[in-house]
Amino acid sequence: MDVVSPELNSLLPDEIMDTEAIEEIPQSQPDGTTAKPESSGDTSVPMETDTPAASENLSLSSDPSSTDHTQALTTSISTDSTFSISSGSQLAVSISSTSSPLLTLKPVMATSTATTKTTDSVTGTSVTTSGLQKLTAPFTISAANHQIILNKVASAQASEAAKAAGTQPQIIKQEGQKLLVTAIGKSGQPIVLQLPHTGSKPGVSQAAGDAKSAAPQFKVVTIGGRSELKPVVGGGGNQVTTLQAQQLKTVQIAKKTPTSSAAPIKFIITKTVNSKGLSPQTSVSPVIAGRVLTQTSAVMPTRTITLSESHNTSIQSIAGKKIAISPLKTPSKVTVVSVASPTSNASQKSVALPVNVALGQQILTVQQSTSASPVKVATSQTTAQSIKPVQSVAVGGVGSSQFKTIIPLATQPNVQQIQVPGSRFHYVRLVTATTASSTGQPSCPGPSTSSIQTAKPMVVGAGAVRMSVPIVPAQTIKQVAPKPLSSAAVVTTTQTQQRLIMPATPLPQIQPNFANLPPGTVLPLAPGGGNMGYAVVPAQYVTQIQQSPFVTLASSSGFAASTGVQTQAKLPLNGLSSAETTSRPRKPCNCTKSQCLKLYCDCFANGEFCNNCNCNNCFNNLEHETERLKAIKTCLDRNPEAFKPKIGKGKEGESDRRHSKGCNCKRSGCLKNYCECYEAKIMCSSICKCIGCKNFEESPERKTLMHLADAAEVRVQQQTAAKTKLSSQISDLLMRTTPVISSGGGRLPYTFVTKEVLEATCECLLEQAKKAEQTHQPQVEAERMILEEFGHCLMRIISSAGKAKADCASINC
DNA sequence: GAGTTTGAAACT
DNA sequence: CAGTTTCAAACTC
Repeated sequence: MDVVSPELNSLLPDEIMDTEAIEEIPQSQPDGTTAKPESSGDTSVPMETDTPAASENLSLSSDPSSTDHTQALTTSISTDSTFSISSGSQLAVSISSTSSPLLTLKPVMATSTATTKTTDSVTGTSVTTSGLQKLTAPFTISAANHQIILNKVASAQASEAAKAAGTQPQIIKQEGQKLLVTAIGKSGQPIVLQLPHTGSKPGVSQAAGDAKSAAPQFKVVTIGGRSELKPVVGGGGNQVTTLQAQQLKTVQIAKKTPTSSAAPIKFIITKTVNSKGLSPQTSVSPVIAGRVLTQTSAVMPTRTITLSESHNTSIQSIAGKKIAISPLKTPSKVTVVSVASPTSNASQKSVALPVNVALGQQILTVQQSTSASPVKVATSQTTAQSIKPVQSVAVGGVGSSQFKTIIPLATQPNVQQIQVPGSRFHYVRLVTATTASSTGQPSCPGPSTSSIQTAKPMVVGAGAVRMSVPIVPAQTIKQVAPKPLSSAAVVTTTQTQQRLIMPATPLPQIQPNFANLPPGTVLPLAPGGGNMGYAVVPAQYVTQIQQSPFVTLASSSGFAASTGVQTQAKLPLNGLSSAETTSRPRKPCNCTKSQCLKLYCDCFANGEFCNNCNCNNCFNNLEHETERLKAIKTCLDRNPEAFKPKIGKGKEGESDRRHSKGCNCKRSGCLKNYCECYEAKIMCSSICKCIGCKNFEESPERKTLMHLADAAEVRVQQQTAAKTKLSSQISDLLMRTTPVISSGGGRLPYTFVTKEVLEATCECLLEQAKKAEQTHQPQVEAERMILEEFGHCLMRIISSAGKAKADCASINC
């Protein structure tokens, strides 16, 4: 089944993949690991390859038949990843179609044997599919292991069959730094999310430049699966051991097989290179429809993924054809949005499996619902439901990169892949097929009904990063949803109640390469792809939209409603002003003549919609979507790299970041923010054409500036800390002194500091100052005298207060 | 806050 | 591709 049109498919992989780290992979690896692409004839869709030890993968896939197929096929290794997992604990989350939708936390100590089969010699933890399938709990989290396994169990038979077939765990964890989510869908393939060790630091979304940070980690989230998929990951076991290295470099190679009319198959081979000399690992993942997004990054700071249980339900409603996209510039944000297809079989029932992963500010939301699915899910709340689609999400990350989200707008295909490449945007691909019943129904956590209660977003909290995996039947959602939203896809973050509603309407015929697409771009439906369309959604957009609890975008008919995104984003939300609810990572633009549709505009250049900007005649919004798309196309025509990050990640890590084009400074010496290199805090390189450059390593001017900047920063921090401390002390003092008199406690009444007392104190201090002046004391001595006098005054006040208190107590006042 | 400087983007 | 113009941010006063 084709999820994406060949055209789109042909575009995606190359664009998305990080070409910097691409390298052809030998079929046999030094460590003995062999990665082979499936035969070209095989239409199986490899979701993601998961490889190396240090990497963290999350793959979700539903594969009806393939219990025996490894679904984590994509191998990407990045030292920096969106998901960071600290060390080796794993959470196993299993979703069982047969069981109730409720998520349960359950420690899982399964030992792995899967095809992907990695055994972590160090952690010794691995997940086996077969074992997971037997889990009755739909969602299992093993706190002890820090591993989450999402496993959908179709039936005991399936499990058995899979077992007999020698099915492997679809996820393999290594070193506990890996997050893997296997295909959700059919034959009970588990989703494994590996969580960071408890010892890890929470909330670690560190800047790209943080090479010193703890172990770099690689995380891949794969959602999707297909029965045809076959395991690509190289031979078992050896991968894990090598992954111990903290810094890994990922090399990915994508091969395009000739696209067949039906489903082009693409092979992506990723090779992991251990910067520390560890044995590289290679994996090959065939991808159907050639849609593979991979992100590779060099050294990446460790990030922690926290999973916590939340009762908030995140629901995605899909009704529209149009998706509004808005960007977020801040790195490390992942948004996965699945859009249900309006074309649903009425008789069929849908199941929504939203998965939210929040990393600090990053949120990954995956909702999966299907119209026709081979697997039936029996839940207490809902009738038999079938889960059809397999979605894979791969998330890899670069510290400074952004996430771009690609959202399939319609659902024909069962299998979808989502990957987050390491470049500036994170690409997330989701395809969800839902029945009509599930469309347009955002759910509010508040009005939860029994059905909603059944759907529990699972959030395992271990720090700043949170991952929630709510599982809700689509019908349930519908029942709960207070307001139906038509023609809109809603992305909801579980805990924050933030929602992203994306219209799913196909846009004007601009179909640029995905890689070059600026955020907020809605791609037209793929020819022959049914309703399938893609929206490239930069993570920031989610943030922007999430500012509003309910943002409704235009329906398929037009953009009229879409304007609400910006408008509502500025409106007070929940009684809070936009400023209060908005965390704005970037500066507002001040464009006056460009209509914010040229690269002069930072917002536009970053693929963001203008929001809370000071621009005039702004067209960089949904209201002018057509113009915006034209402008984007124009820019891309002029420069296909226009929307790519200018600062590429270095091949060896953050320290090697450099400007993609180099600067052309002539007068600033490259030591002012006019210089893009200096502004990005990187050195000028050989590709710069600057004149009189002083922005190089040994430049004394640069060092001086850096020192000054550091000193200023330290000063600011100190001042801030001092203010905070003082404020805290004052409030603490007030708290302690306030109630005393009436309560008869042991504290002194602040009421003794009356106006008169203050005046008298000031008089004393002034007198002391005069005295010092008259005696020609140096300033330091004068200050000392004044302070001493102040101390005396305080002592007298305290003494008087204490005395008064004693008197008061004696008379029972 | 107004005016100037600067360099990227856009244009020719 | 080079030169010029436009533009908005950075900077100065």
